[in-house]
Order: sequence, then structure tokens, then C-alpha cells
Amino acid sequence: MEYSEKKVQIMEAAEQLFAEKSFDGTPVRDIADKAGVNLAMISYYFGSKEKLLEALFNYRAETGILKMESMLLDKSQTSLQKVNALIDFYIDKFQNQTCFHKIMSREQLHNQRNEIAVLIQQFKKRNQELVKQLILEGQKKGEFKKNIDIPLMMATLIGTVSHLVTTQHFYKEINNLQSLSDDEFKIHIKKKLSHHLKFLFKAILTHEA
Amino acid sequence: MEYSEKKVQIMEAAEQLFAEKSFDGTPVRDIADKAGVNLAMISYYFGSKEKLLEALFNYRAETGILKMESMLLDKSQTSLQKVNALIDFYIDKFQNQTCFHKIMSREQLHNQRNEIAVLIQQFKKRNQELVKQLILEGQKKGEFKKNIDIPLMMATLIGTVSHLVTTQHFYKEINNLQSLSDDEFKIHIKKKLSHHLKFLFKAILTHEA
DNA sequence: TTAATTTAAACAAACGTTTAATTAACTTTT
DNA sequence: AAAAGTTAATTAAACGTTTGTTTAAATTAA
Repeated sequence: MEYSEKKVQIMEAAEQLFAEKSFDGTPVRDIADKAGVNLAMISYYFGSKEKLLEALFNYRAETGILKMESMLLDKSQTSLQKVNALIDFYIDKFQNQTCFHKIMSREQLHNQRNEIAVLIQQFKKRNQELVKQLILEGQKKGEFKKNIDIPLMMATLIGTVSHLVTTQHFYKEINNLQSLSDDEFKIHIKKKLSHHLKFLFKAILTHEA
Repeated sequence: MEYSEKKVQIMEAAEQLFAEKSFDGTPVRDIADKAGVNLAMISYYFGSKEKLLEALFNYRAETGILKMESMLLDKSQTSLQKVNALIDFYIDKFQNQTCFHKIMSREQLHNQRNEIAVLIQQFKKRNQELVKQLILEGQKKGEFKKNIDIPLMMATLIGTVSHLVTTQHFYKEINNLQSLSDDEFKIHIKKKLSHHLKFLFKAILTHEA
């Protein structure tokens, strides 16, 4: 699928609204208003509201994997450095595309829309395969210990980042950080999270139980 | 609010449907059908669909905190044992009330329904206060190190458990565990997760950076 | 008798999608 | 280069459903 300017306009308007109010909570009319196009254009371009969501998933998924692949292929870094880069990559991914990841988190909670579930499944499988290669490489070089449960490790990575980023507002209030601007707060969280996860992963990958 | 048999029937029907298809994706008529009551009974008892959701939150939140408090007050355990009990407590909570926690996860993704956001906020604050006491106690006794970031630690606990439990289907397929029955799979995940998190928390609480 | 529960029917509003008419953009023909 | 022809883009209006909620009558319980 090619992405004309109008199509992207609509997808990005939908992305914001779906993130804010959920798929079923967002009327197609609101998407059209936000994108500044006529209501009928959505059916005209995408066929239906659901296919618009699918298009958005494909649109966002395309770029995601590529970045990760190029990062993990960098030969000049040790395996632990690559893992650390992976952690920062996930934090950035969630922080810079919060809307999309809120939508994806919601979609993972049910198995309603099958085409999208399949997309997520493929996505996850491919990501995990890449990480697995990275871990195996580190084990071969003797940097990492044996018997690492990769799905559990990924659950901690994605779960921690996702939970913290999507519940920022709670975190902000509970820790009395309301005085920080959005940007300051983002940097604050990124720094904390990065350090925390790198510490955890060092334990997971190198400390014997 | 008192919970008559009919009210509970309706709330639990709603809980399942909301978890499966989201709040906005669930027609009130479907809830009435599933609960085996007349459509009008929902407005009669709860006032509206949204107030039904609020009632469900209050219904589930009431019991949750109490269990945790009694657990943490047990004087016969070391602080690390209590932390380990806390981990198992959270795993059980998510595994036994998956429907409710899916709904809560979704509600945390937006700030649409304010009454519920406030409920979750209070809930989280109180939970974190209890955990904070536990950590302080362990630090006083010299069991735990200083400078523990409790919100980050909780994000890893809740994030990891929540992510794994709500994406079980992905986990099952990626790891070729389709042959396991639902119960076997539940036990499998609980064991793995429990061990993984206890290992992580030992690192967080006792290893110097 | 009175109050609480339950019902089927009705309500207006909102929903996703389609229609048919109009405008814009591009191609081909002269 | 202008006119005619053709496809694509855009529009306002309408479509039939589905939505959450209310009503007013009927049934049950106290």
C-alpha cells in the first residue's frame, strides 16, 4: 500500500483518537474532523473503520523492525552493549510513539480483530527471534550465562516500559513531579528507566541464580 | 453499596464482556442477555452503563487491598520472604482476576472516565504506601540496600506480570506450548514468573549497583 | 395496599457506510 | 495549445442499524 498525504493525515488523526478514547470509543466522524477531510473519504480510502486500523498497524510496523535489525547488526559492540542499546531502543520507541503503543497494548488485551492479532503475533515473533540471536551470540562469546528465558526477559522489558509510559500520569502524581514540564518529565523517566533496566538485565544475563 | 444477587450477576457478566470486547465495544443488551436479566434492569440498578463500570471497580477493589494488608502484617516472616509473598500475591491476583485486570489495564491507558481514574489512583497510592513500608522495614533491618526506587520496582512487578498474563496466547504460540491444557499452562506460567521475579527482586533489593 | 421488581415497547441520538452529484486532475485527441 | 474525454477526489445528504436510556404497564413481595 502506498501512503498518500491524505491517507497519512487520516491515519495519524485516527491514531491519536484511538489512543485517547479507544477504537470503539471513537466515531469515524471525529476522525474525519480531526484529519480535516470529509467523512466519506475514510470509506473511500480504507474501505472501513476497521481496515483503517489495520492500515495504521502496517504503516507503523514497517519502520519499527528495520531500525532494530540495523542496530543489532552493529559488529563494533559487545553483546552487553547491544542489549543496553536494545533497552534504550524500546524506551524511545514507547516514548516517541506512545499513541500507537497504547493502541497495540489495547489490541493485545483481546483477540477480537483477528487480522490485527496476526500482525502483532508476527511482529512479536520476529522481534523475539532477533533478540534470541543476540543472546545466543553473547552466550557463545561467554559474556552471558546459559539458560536464559527469553520470553520472560522480554516480558520484563516490554512490560516495565509499557506500564510506566502508559501510566505516566499516575507516576507523576504519586511522586509529586507535577512541577516538571512534559519534556523534563520525559527525560527524567527515560534516565531512570534506562538505568533500572540495564541493572536488571545485567543480573538476568550474567548473575548465576 | 450493597450487592444483591442480581447486581452481582450483572456486574460479573459485564466484567467478562468488557474484558473481551472493551467497554465501548460491549452493548448493554449483551450484558443483560449474559446476566439473564431484562435490559432495563441495568439502568434500574446502576443508573447507567458507566456507573455499572464504576460499581464493578468498587466491588473488586474492596477485597483486593484487605488481602494485601493482612499479608504484609505477618510478623513471622523476614522482609525478603514478605516481598516474595507479595510477588506471588500479584501473580495470583492477575491470574485469578484476569478479566478485571484487563479492564483496569485498559482504563489506565486513557484518562477518559474520571471517576474511575481517581479510583485507580487511590488504589495505586495505597498499594505503593504498603510496599514502601515493607521496604523501609527491610532497610531498617539491614536486609535491603538503600536507594530503592519503589515506583520503578512496582512498574517491573506489575508490568511484567500484567504483560505476560494478558498476552498469554502469544506466549503460548511463540513457545509451542499449545499442547498444555489451560490449567497446566497457568501453573507453568506461574512457576516461571514467580522464579523470575523473585530473582529480579533479590537483585533490586540486595545487590549494590 | 404499598412498594419494589420486572417487562416489552418506544425514544431520540449516534453509529458506520453508501449514494449520487459535483469538482478537480490528468490524458488523449484535435 | 485548446477542447474533449476520462478517471480520481470530494462533497452533502441519506441509509438502515445499533446505541443507551426511558416509559408506562404488569407482576411480585412485603
